[in-house]
Amino acid sequence: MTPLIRICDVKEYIGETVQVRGWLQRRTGKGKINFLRVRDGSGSFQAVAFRPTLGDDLFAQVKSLTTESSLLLTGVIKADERAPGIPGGYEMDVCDIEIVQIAEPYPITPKEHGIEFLLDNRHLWLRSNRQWAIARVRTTVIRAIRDWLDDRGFMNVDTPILTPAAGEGTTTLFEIDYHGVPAFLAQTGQLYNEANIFAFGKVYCFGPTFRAEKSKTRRHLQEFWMVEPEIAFCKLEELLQIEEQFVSYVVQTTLQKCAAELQLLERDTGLLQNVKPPFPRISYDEAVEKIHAAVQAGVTVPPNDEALADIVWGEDFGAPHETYLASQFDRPLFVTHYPTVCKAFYMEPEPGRPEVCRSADLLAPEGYGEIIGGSERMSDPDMLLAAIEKQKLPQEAYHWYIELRRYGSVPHSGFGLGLERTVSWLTGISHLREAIAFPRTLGRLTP
RNA sequence: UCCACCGUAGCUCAAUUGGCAGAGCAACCGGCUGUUAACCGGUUGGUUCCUGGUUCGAGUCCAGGCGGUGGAGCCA
Repeated sequence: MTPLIRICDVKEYIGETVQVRGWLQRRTGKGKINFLRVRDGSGSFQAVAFRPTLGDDLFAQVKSLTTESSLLLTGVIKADERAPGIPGGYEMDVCDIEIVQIAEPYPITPKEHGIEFLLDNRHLWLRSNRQWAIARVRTTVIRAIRDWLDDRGFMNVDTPILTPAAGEGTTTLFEIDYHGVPAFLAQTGQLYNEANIFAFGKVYCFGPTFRAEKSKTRRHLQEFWMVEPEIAFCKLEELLQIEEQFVSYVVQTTLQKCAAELQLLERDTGLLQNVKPPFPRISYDEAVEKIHAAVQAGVTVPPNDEALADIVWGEDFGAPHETYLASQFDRPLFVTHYPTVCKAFYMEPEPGRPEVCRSADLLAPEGYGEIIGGSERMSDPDMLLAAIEKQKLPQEAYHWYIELRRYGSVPHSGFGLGLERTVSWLTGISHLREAIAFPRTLGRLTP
């Protein structure tokens, strides 16, 4: 019986007759010989169809194959430096071929395509090498995230997607009809995580979150995935140590397991090699000073090389500010102690400085922006109630959340890491819509 | 919500001052034993986003609309 193999394992079968099932990516021919670039999901290789070997009938069938035709190939594996593929350098001398389907003319060609066309054809675009590599990095990142948390006693407790009230009260939510009652798609699982830590100590949720913001930038999706760890008995300083260990593990694991994918994506991994603890930490105050100095010096910021705008203390950073700050360091940068006014209501104020809170954002290098937002949470019930009243949030909706602080309240902290932003950074892609199989962007719900 | 740009063959684009609707690729037919986006010869392929206007004549100019892309704000 001829063994069925996956193309990623091809090097283990040199000299053997094997079978491969897959799709034809590209066919080139030269008289009596045809080169079939075939992929099977695990990788791609070149199958060589030679007329004297196959006979006239089979060879005629090979010549009828169109791009994306599905087929079963039987042949002998051999090493050949000229053979392209993932991994390259191996090819099959085809001795038999069974056509499953001749594909209709395939819309995506090796030529360039515009982004509108590619997004309209996302269901087909996913088959391309580049999208394959990005998706492989994504699944590796997800696995690394779960491994690191699971191995350190974090319990995975998922939080509801259908929720009755705003998580943070600021950003726009998708409203749905919950049997006649208004409900919202979750923009965070954090508040529920805070309930869960009192039962389980260290938890995380990992799922899709939804933001109905009218954001049309390369850093925004309407639906994106976020992992949110939350830790009891944890203050800000300890949180930052957890974050830098966590992010470093994810980055180094991806570098190790996805070397071929990153090479295919032409990612310069030099900067990623640096991503090891400790990460630099600066306060919001220091960040504002750096920005003032940069504005004085006339600094411009990629990608458009526009002059950096000045900032007034108390304002949140714009994307160019984050890009500038992160560019001053060789690894991800913590910016801590943001003004209370530009952060969510539940963050613990800094003792003696109530105008700033015990928050920390992690800014990725190379302009990829904020990949983590985290903070120490307010642990005093009365202080929390006052914060909710001050922001004029509906008190009743937060009744249970406040109550958590009445039964054995402890200092606790947590953060949320945006999956697509992390994958974008690691793969070096310019727009995070390619970091998810079916992106939901403003004005695009299909396919 | 605001600002900018774009819409011509299946795809990527061109079309001079407003004057015959074009090319490359894809598809189809033929040729070639080492192709890497092969190459060579041939064939096919159009609601120029929509509606209205100006004009002898509109892909081109004007008005309105629709769709898309990029960015700002906000955020991960």
